[in-house]
Amino acid sequence: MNKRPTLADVAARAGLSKTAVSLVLNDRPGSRLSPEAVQRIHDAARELNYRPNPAARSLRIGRTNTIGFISDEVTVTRYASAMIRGLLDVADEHDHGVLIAETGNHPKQLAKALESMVDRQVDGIVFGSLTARLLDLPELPEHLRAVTANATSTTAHSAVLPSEHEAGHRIAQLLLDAGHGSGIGIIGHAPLACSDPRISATIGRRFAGIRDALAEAGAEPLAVAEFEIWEPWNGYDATKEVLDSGAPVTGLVCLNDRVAFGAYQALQERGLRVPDDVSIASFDDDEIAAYLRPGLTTARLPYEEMGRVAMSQLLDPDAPTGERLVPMPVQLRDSIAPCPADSHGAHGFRP
Amino acid sequence: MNKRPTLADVAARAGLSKTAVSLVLNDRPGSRLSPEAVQRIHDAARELNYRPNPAARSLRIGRTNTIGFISDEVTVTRYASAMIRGLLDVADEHDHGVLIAETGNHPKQLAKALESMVDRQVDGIVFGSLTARLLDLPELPEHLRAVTANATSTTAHSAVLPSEHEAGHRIAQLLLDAGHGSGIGIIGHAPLACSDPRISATIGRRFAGIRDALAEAGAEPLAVAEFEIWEPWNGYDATKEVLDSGAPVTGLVCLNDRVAFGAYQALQERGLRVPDDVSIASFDDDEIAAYLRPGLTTARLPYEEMGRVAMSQLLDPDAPTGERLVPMPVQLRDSIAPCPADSHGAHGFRP
DNA sequence: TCGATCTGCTGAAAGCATTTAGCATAGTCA
DNA sequence: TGACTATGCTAAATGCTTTCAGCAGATCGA
Repeated sequence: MNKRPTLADVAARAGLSKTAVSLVLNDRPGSRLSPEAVQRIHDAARELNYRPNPAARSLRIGRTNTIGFISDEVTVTRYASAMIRGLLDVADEHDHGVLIAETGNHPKQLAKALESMVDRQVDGIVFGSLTARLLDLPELPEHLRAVTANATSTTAHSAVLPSEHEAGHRIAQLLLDAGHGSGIGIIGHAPLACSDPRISATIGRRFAGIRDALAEAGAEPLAVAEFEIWEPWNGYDATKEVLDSGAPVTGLVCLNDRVAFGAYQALQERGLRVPDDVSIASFDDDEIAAYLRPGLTTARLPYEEMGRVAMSQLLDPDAPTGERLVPMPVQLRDSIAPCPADSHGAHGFRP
Repeated sequence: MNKRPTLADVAARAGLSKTAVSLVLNDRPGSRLSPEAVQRIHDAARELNYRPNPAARSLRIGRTNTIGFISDEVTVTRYASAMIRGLLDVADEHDHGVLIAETGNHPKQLAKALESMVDRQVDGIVFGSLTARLLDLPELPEHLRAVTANATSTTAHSAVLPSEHEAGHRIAQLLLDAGHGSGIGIIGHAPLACSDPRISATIGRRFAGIRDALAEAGAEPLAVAEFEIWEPWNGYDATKEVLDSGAPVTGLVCLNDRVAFGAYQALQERGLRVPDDVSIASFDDDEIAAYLRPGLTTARLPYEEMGRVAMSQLLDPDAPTGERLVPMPVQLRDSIAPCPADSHGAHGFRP
């Protein structure tokens, strides 16, 4: 019965033309309507609770006030979905909606998602990725603005990435400041990932940041455990190997929190305590970082902020474009302690 | 230059009317066009790569092939965002798009999100929740179909919930089967949450399932630690209290994985080993359940499946409506062992 | 042979907001 | 006074698809 009021209804109620109503409600600059007319129109619109039909508007003006978000997988860590929150926040501020699609890393799915977005005439697309890497995107239609979030690509206009070099530097500096300069181990260097941007566009920078901080302090890592897949069990194994090697480590830089979790387990089995015997710092600020005992000091991957920045680049006409680096804030917890005086070789590395 | 082809372009190329093209491409039953005409139209559409303009179509038929997803917070656990994947999967199968909005639990945000969805003329709405609870939803427009996922409400047409009673029963049964009948402790009973559906609509069922399994086996819990907020530190404290009380527990049912994580930490500090000294089972299948050593046996909250079911209820004309219970599959890992023969009071409860 | 029915197809309206072009009226300047 | 501009407002076209109503011509039944 009661269908939505249209522009014509408002016009009828205000006793003016549709043109007048449209001009007033969109407050077009050139229009010169009397203050009374403007008032009547606003009143009528409010009384009828008029809201423009977006389909009709899109049809006319060719824009939809909708942004598409296409990501590989949002479901793998909770922080990746924080990216959605960042996107939504900014989109909401600009009165835009967000349409989502997931590709599960299949190029065919990507093409399909993209086609669906183009069909639906979104005004722009954010391509998100769980891990910061080079995405192979198909050619985009001329007019469509695109930004990658936590990713780069050859075709998108702008890219938003975490500031990994800085984060690596700061995390290493924390251990150096605590006096661990001569006892630092690195758990999780990944040469393959460093060299292939399709695996990671930023891990190399993270590692370089760590190296640079050490080099500036005149230090060198005592041990570097290399492995490509950063899960707790790998961190566990690698940490055991480092301890078994006899290297007198007092501080570990773990390349992510899951690896650090494995390191905690390995240290515990060896009877070493965090941070009294060994300090640990890490990256990601995953869920578990706060759950560990003691809490893990880690540099956060700023998914939410990357989402915000990416969406701003699409919607904010004067947002800077190109590659944007978003800082990775360090979450200070309790996993770093000053290096014990007798750090060199004092505690047992054997079972 | 090259704008999208329209229906008129296809009609011109096929040498037929727009009406004919529309009828053929939507294969309307009543239309009786010659096979040649049908072929010519299909050819023309393919050659021009014609895709209908969704705005024009929505304007005409009043539907948008779009479903809205409004949730309180998708960003808190990774599994909650699995719900999005389930939704997207099914929506995709039905060629529908998904618009998302988040409310952060503010009623004002909820009203705004809902208004935005209604404005955009979505065909239906899924209201998702991180925790299974009663949502206070505003009155919905007559024609708008709505389903709650991992939630209930007084206004939505259908609700999808995890099958908590069954899960509680099965988890308890696992410990009973391993012979822990006389040594079971429950960590995390939450009377407040059980009684207030706005906090939880299902925790009561979970607990009832546990109780029922014990009762059927003629057992009673040796200890029940009550606390409302299920974080690792609370599980840690509660487990210590239970151990300190002297109750000879050999099996713990933790009410979620984070609590179980705290229990692991407490047991470890007391020198008790999982599962040799104490078996543990839990709920959620959170990220950490697989990371713990030994792996935690737990009943998964089926977020993805709930998303699938919820979207099916909206899009599938013959999906059953009303309250749908989705099974919670048990992830068997290594945290349960047969009860040691000397289970009663044999291991130390003191520091 | 005439009317009815079927076949194959089309014109035009409808759905709603935006925008161009332009119409009266009143005021301004020379 | 006459030409011109400014003011306040509107009719009609436009964007693209769907759909109602209906038109010729062929076929059929009586």
